[in-house]
Amino acid sequence: MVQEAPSLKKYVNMKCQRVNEDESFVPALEDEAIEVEHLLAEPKNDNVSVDGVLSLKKCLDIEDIPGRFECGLESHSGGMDSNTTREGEDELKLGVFDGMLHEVAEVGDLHATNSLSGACEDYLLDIEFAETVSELDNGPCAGSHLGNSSSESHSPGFSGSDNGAVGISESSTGTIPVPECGNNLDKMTICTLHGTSRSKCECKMLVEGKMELQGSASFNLQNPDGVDNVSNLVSGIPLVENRKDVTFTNLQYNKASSIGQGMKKESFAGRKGSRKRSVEASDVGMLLSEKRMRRPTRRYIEEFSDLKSKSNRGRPKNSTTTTKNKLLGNRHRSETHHKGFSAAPLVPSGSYGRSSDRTPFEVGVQKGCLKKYASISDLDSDEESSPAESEDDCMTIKRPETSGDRRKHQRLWTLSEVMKLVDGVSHYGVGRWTDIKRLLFSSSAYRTPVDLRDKWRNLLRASCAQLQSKREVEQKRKHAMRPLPQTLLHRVSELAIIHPYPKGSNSKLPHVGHVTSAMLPTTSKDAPSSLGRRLVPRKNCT
DNA sequence: TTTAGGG
DNA sequence: CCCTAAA
Repeated sequence: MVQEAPSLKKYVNMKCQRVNEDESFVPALEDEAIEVEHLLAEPKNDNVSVDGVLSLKKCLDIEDIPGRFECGLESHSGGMDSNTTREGEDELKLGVFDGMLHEVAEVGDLHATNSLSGACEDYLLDIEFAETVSELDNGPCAGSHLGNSSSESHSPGFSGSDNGAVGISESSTGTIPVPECGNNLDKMTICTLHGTSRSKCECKMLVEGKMELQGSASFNLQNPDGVDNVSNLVSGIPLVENRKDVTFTNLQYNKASSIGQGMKKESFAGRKGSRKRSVEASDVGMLLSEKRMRRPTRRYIEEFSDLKSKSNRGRPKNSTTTTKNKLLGNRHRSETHHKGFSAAPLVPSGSYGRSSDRTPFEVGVQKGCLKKYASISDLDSDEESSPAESEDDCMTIKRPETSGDRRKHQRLWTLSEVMKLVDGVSHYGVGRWTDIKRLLFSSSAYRTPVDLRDKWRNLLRASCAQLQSKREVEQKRKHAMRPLPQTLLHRVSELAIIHPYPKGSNSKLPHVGHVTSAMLPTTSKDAPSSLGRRLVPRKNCT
């Protein structure tokens, strides 16, 4: 494996390295190298650009898969049956690919048009992918069996693929990469290919690609064990566009209960019927955008996304988007939304538990459907992955229109967030919200400096209250309120003392005194380079 | 543009 | 959370 690396590196820098890390994949790369060579050595007319993209993709795919599947493994150490496995495989890949597709497709298009096939592209793609992957991880991973299956799938695919890959490469550029990596790649590649090709208006490519695909697919599939899948793949092949959608569907199904191929096929068929092939690029674009929303989203797009979602899947929603223009217009901090869920429902059930608490304010009222769902992920991922998690969106879904709530976008503060905030305050001092935001909350777009400040204010209040009437409040807190750990409150109080909140918050100092001294004796006001507590070392800057 | 304060 | 005013 290692030996392969250097050669690969010549052609593809970044990729190769990463790939190498995953040992299992390395062997497969050999093929890639060859392909790449081809590409580089003999640039083809239009194809060149496509090829480049594809090849890149290949690399990327490989990278992605491992990461993903790790995640999957974590979540599900448990076993899968052979059936599920196969399914999972597909799903997994599909899911991944889906995610990647949008990214890739877009990029691909660009590249294609530009007809660049240089290293630059690679890097770009890489980056994008990385992002994508990270996002994807949260989603699909949760779901599933996928993890295990993936591992299985890889080995077989690779072993067998060598010959095929090379041969194919010459015949049709687009398809080349497919065979090697296996099913996953297939799909990916295909989709990508189509995307690019479409954009370029190359009909030829499509056809060829499909052909190739089938071949490759069957090939790969054989290895693992599932002949069944082959049929699926093949059937699915013709309509790549639809595929993406289908994929999701399948995924969901799978998750719920590893429903077999039957479902898949059905879904395929259904989609097929409903959608026309002719739709082509535009259609794809739609799809892509739909999923793609995930990433760029964040705040400003909420409305758009909603609209889109509506149009795309006809999801009913009473919208009157116009109603609160003011509110909406002002600060949209929205994140992802329904889409995220639909696509890859992370935690379907109870995770919301925490959400109900706080600010009885408007919530209490039923007007409310007011859904502020707590971020699901925070429960589990909280402590550590907080940045990532938050970034990805712990989705806070709010029922839009529920008449007049003022706080349109309410996102519950997770414990980790609060802790981060506290840390931030301890490090940077109170009032430097932007800094804190930048450094600690860079990942979570929805928390603005103002939010941080507000939260801090609330924390201060909370701590204060707690101190004043400890036991009572404590109990109350336990039951009704969100479980704000005392330690945290204590910290807040310490900090409050250390750097009092601007205005007259001094009031609380007296009470807190003892606690503070115990907790945090030293640390000068502004300069506390390190409180030593758990600090979030992670990504400092965007 | 960021912070502070009030709603 | 939102909004506004001040720095």
